[in-house]
Amino acid sequence: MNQVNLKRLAQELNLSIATVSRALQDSYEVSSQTKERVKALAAELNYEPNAYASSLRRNISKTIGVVVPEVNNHFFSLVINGIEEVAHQSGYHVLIYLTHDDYEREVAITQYLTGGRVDGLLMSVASESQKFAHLQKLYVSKPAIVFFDRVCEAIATANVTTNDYESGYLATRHLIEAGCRHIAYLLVSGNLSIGRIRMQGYQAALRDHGLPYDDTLVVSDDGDDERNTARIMDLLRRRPEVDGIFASVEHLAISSYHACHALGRAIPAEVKIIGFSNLGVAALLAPALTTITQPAYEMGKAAAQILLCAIEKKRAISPGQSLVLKSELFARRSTAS
Amino acid sequence: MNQVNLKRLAQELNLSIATVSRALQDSYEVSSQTKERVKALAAELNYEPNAYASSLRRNISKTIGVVVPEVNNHFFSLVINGIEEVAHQSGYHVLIYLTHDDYEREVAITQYLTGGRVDGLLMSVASESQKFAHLQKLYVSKPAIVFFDRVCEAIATANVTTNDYESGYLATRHLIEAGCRHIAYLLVSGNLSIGRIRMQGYQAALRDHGLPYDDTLVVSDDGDDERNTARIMDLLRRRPEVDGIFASVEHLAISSYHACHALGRAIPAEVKIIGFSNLGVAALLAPALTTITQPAYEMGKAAAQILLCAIEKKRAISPGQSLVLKSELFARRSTAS
DNA sequence: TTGTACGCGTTATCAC
DNA sequence: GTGATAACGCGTACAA
Repeated sequence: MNQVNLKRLAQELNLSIATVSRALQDSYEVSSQTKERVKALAAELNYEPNAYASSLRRNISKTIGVVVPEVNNHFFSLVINGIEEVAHQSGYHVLIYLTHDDYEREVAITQYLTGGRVDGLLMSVASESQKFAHLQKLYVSKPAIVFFDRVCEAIATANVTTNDYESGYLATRHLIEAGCRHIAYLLVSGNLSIGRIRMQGYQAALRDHGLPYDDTLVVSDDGDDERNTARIMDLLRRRPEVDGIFASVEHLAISSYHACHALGRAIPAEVKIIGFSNLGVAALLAPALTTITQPAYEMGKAAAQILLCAIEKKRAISPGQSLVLKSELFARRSTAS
Repeated sequence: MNQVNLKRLAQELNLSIATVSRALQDSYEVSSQTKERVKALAAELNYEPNAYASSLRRNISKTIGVVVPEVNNHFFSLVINGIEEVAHQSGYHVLIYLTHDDYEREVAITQYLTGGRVDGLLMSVASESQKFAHLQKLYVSKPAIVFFDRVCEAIATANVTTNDYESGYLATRHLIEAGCRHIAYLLVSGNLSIGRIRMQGYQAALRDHGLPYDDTLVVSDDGDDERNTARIMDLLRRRPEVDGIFASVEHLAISSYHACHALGRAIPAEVKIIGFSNLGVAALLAPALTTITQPAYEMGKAAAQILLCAIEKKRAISPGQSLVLKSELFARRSTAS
């Protein structure tokens, strides 16, 4: 391995470590002549500073952590893309942690992130997490956190979200205007803020249009696609009057398709479906899926910008910096009248 | 912030730093009594070791790097899932870097990865990369590298790939058996090994079935979905006899759908389409897409296992550890006769 | 302009 | 069992 470090460079050049270090940082107090010499040798030997020594010394790691439930998910992978874009521009590295919506796993992750491994954190909380003690602990030791999409309301930091209430309302109204009268709501798992808020929009739209809210038409995610499909089939069999489905998260919309196909219910003739989704091929589905699409990439960029700005300026992040971006409704065949 | 570190713990307990350190590592040469005391206080103060100090001292970071072209891609996100699963089990952290198939970016990334930030690296090379000097430099300073899918043949390490030649052959034969006689091949960008190998399978299948290979039926990726669709439309207009399309990568299959829709060519009646793809909703497309599906999750797990095993045992990785997994062909409506 | 010396927080090697 | 102490590689006050 024979690591090339400052000492090695200094020896070969007959200079002190300090001078070499300064030269490589373009310090103004080094003659341009020695700077050249140093840089030449550094390039020749392919010198790269040891990130750990540097981080330890400066108490800065130029690394941010991203904690998300899944990466194999259109929404989150787009967010990560946005985050990486901004991070890369600013010279930051990105550590990824997946919770798989598991509370224990989230606790473990937040625990070792208190070790100063990252300068800041972007996070979408696991849907199972109802207890926030671990997040509060983390927040105390490392206040540079920005939540996105699945926020933790108990912590006074910036959140980047979308207009979920409004989207829930519009999606439901869209179904009603397409003629639906018995609309099922597919709830994302746990006590998740986004699930609740979208559902409030759903309830408000029903009320405003004189339709009753019926909690037996609400199916909640159980974490497994097969079982979700079975639950939806169950609902459709038990309640044949259901003529509309509002999936508050992408995979539930997909499960709804499978359920309808399995039962031979025609979409959109018998059942109309709308879902939150960042699926790129939504328009190519049979039938094309009507979606509420969140600006995932932009959310990632925005959240990363807030975080990096705070880190660089060493300023605390305040709830006042929160951002609410707009989702967009793309009407397609799955809700055609 | 008031970081809690070993010194702080030692002071409060009237112990030496060394003892505290040993106690926290469950060293056998510490009385169980003091161990208890130390651990209790550590828990109370929410002590977490500083990862950078530890890494610096031990020359081990418990971190692996993953370099991929994109994360917003079903194949790579599944691979990352597999990697993260294995890494997490072994207590490793995962740094993600995206090249966006850009050579410059890959060079920059490999450059700072020589800085000892990671203990090992999993990599799928950027499609634009025709020069391997940067990878060889990296390999010299850090031999723990495993390539997956998009390998760099110039480097003598383990590769985890799929049976691309065979898959290319089978996909083409599948189209021929479905009645196709003029089969276009959509090539993934650059001089990528996988593109070439899959294409060799394509050519062999044509030959074995008495069909001529015609390089004007080969369209190569140009990095932008819109332009790819335009190129495919162009081909279909110029060569109306084309009755089959073999997309060597997912997004080209999607572009083929768009192209056919735009031109009003019926799939599969007029044009049959098969593509490499990990799209979860392939079966829900209009029409359902016939796919060659790589075991992406397993590839990620396998590659990570090879890497971590080598790291833990401090053994070099040899080409002999390479793995070739099998892809699977799922015949669906898009290639029905 | 350059060199000396210390400390970042840990771990490991000595002593006692 | 426990305590000093010396590294790991780097950055920076302070000297020269």
